[in-house]
Amino acid sequence: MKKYVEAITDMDKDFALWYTDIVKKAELIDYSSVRGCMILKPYGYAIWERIQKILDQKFKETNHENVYMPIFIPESLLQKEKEHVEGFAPEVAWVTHGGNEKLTEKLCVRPTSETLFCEHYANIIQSYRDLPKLYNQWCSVVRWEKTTRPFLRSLEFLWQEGHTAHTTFEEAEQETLKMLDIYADFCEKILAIPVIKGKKTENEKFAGALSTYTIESLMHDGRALQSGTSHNFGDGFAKAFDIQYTDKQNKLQYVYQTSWGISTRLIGAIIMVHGDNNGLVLPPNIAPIQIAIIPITTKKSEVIDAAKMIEAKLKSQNLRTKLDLTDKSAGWKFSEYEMKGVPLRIEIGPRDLENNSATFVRRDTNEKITLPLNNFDAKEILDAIQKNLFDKALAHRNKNTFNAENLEQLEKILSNTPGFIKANWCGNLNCELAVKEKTGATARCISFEPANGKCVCCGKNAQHLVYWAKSY
RNA sequence: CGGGAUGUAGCGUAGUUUGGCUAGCGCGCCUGAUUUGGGAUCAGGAGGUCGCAGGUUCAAAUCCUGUCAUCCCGACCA
Repeated sequence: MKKYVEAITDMDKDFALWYTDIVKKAELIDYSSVRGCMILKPYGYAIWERIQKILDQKFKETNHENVYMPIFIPESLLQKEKEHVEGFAPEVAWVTHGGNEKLTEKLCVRPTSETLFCEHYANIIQSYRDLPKLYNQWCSVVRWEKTTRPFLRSLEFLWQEGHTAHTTFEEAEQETLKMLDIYADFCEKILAIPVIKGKKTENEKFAGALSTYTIESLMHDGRALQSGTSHNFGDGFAKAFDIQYTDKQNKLQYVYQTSWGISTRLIGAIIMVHGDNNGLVLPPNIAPIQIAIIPITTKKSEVIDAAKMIEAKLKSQNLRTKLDLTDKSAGWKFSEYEMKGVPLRIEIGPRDLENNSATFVRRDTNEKITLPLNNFDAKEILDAIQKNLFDKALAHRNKNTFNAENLEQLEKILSNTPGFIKANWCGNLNCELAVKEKTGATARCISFEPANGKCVCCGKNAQHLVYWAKSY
């Protein structure tokens, strides 16, 4: 087998370079002339559209409604909640001029829309009958990051942010955890990425939140990626923005709020969890093209006809199929669709036709099998690929999840075999910071499992079991 | 934001040290022919503000200053 003309970097030798190679060569993005802003190309955007479509349906099923808020936030509005503004101030972009005139109040380009939703909720919520409000928004946000990386951290990125208001703390907490479950389920079932569900430490939680829940996934190189978050705000924002309603007893009450979001960062996760040295590998459930049909020759009409018949059959089963009739050589097409991560390839040529069969090649295993034209089940193969990708990712995570009793162990494990480290923690900020200082790992999340020993740092009785890792 | 590297056609690059005639090459692209089971062959053709701005010079891709972007390391970080 010849090498791709511009071979991608070996992922085990230099994962960072492999990653930046692959996002360009699989035609997901281009760089724009603005630092840290990426151009999502059609193929990259198609993956985002799949994510949108599937999640949006989930949101609708759980009674959420889509809305759209302005892109600009007046400075005074952003500043209403103290912790929130302190958390975001270092990375907001400001609009200071409109046309040629200087604005009397500068406008922030939304880094997140809590403040806008709060202002709106204050206007539209009067009675307990108005609650709950279950809103979601698909949009882009801007964060002026110092270091950027495609999909993982860009100045502007596409995301989804849900914002809800409830009558009680319990109901808000329930919503927060429900959305976390929807995210976790989506990652595992659709993206084939196993996740750890947990709670952020006080130090790592969202600015202005009472508690932040997270799903964390492990990349091929052993670093963790925060893949989705869900926040319970309690009534903190309600008090800052004066969001009150009259309850059944005719008393004024503050609402309890949540917010939750996932972003195009998930595409980065897909690449870093499933990709290999031949390029991208997409789980069938998310792949814009699930099956590529490659006629070995485009000159023989019987081959084309057979390819078109296969295409018609697959399309009738609602499988996302692409028949490539361009006059590029067959070998070129093989590599092209491999680089783009298409899960299944069907080759059909004169030799197949003689046997009334076609050749099926799996992207995940590179396994080639020959099946009769009148009796094959592509759906079954796709399901097997989906399952295999999840199993592989889970096996990788399990293999790279370790326990540590003390700092020395933690440090040693991280330097030899980076991954998740399960270790107990006393709950003290100083211990959390000491671990970061000494090992470079941060507390990714507090596990829902109980603590069962001594703090990995100070040796006192532990309060929490924490997943630690170096992260993106 | 600090340290380092890079920027020449769609992609990858030579040339920069030591300034010199029309900026070379490979891939890709277009046309035609022959091809097609893992990146075809031959022939012809198109494509360049040398990242951008300013300076030095008879002359700048090359030297100087500034600036923008990308990559790596660090710091920072929903």
